[in-house]
Amino acid sequence: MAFQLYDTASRQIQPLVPVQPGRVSIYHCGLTVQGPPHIGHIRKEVVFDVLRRWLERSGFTVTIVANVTDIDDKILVKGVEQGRPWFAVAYENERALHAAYEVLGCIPPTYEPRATGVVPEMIEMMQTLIERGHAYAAEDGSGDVYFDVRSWPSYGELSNQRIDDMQAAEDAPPEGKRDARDFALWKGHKAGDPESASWPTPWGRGRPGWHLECSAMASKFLGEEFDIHGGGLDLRFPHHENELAQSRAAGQQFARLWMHNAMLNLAGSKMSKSVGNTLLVSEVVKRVRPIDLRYYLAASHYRSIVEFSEESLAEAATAFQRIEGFVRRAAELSGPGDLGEVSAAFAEAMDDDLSVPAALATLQATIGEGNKLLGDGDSEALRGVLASVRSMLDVLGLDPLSPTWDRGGDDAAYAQVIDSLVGGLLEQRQEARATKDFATADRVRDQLTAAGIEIEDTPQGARWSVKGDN
RNA sequence: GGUGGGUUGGCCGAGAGGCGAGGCAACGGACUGCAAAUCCGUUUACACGGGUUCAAAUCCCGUACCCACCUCCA
Repeated sequence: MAFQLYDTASRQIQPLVPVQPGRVSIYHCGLTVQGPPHIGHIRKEVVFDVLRRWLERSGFTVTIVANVTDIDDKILVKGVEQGRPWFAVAYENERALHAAYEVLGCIPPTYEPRATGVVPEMIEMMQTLIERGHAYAAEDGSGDVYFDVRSWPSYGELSNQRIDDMQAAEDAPPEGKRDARDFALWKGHKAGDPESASWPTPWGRGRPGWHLECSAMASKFLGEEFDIHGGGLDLRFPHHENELAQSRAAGQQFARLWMHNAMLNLAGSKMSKSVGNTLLVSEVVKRVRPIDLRYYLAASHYRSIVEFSEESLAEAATAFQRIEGFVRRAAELSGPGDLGEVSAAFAEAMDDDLSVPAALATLQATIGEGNKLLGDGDSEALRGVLASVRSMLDVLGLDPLSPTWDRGGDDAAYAQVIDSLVGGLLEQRQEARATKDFATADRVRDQLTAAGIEIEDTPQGARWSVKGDN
């Protein structure tokens, strides 16, 4: 089966037919950097990271562009609140986003342009839209530039809405709009806004509206037609609808497929800064291992809502640790080896709209086989199974042996010291067991357990691990 | 009011006309000095009411509830 994906625009599963054979171009909406990322934001990064890894594994050369929208109303407000330049706020949060990518093992995008870096391209695009009769400078002299939705008959095609059915935005001031649904391509400079947040245009000084930056970046970095446009489902309207309208109205083909990931809910509603029910990535990884968090985010289907709970997160960690336990024990017996081939069932599941849950079911079956070989001590056959398991995990960004998860610093040195100390105790325990002095043997084990170290007896002798860490 | 998605066993989570995905938990067995880990086995399902069909969790109609979007949002 060739790779196919649920396309939001046609509301159907569609085959991926790349513009250029062998290459896949993907644009997905990054963040408006008004705050540090929460785990809902990073769910989206994990989803697109898995997509990228799978396409690359399938032999495609993938170019992936994600924007950083580094100017908007809220960033300006925060700058004022915090008594520092708006760009300091944006930059700090951009760095927090990068830290979150890294801690969860997401490969950075190929290019990650900033909205403020494509202002000339946005101006050109507005000129094109005005020439073609799809945009206009506000008649009130505000310097705003609007897209004229009534001039574009297919407006609403992405979210399957008709303009006349749309609820008129309550908070939309009439301003200089011809229609209440017209959206701002560009916002004229207002008294009180910092000078640094404005750029010269043929219509006066001003700053980008939301939406236009993505159209400008997508065509600049991927061309006028590209393969997949993605983002969170909450961006489908108005953001993606507006991007599609302005790019098509400017004469571009734009995205072939639209891929939207479902939300991560907390306490019944979408995790969102405005609701205040957020869990920051930087906080969660203090109490949950990043690889366990990644498994939690990656394990459910990308189009299913994930209802966050501590219980389901803990359960995901347990499930992953079973997988990881196999990998570590197998690697101890037969060596880590190299990545192998994924199973045919795994490939079929991933090709079918990125069906990670089905892919994980086949992975579990492979691990079951591997555990039997481990019990038999068949290190030769085990090597092949381990290579396959690691390769499947690698597609999900979850190979426990990947250097991604090495926690640098002094860890390696400490591990040697601990191994030597624990090794001595295990020898004592083994001597006691040999003379059937089980009271002493158990006392040693209890002592280690109390220190957070788990002991497993295997045919190759005792192995130890830090609790919850395999 | 409009648009899209959902409701599956104690829990998480797939599937989309016939064959009980998978995981976690529980219980039984094997292994073990005892454990742990692992393996084998067992148990509990498709929101509700109609309909179509030889056959429905799956298709159709209706009802209830939930989520998202229509306003800043991954």
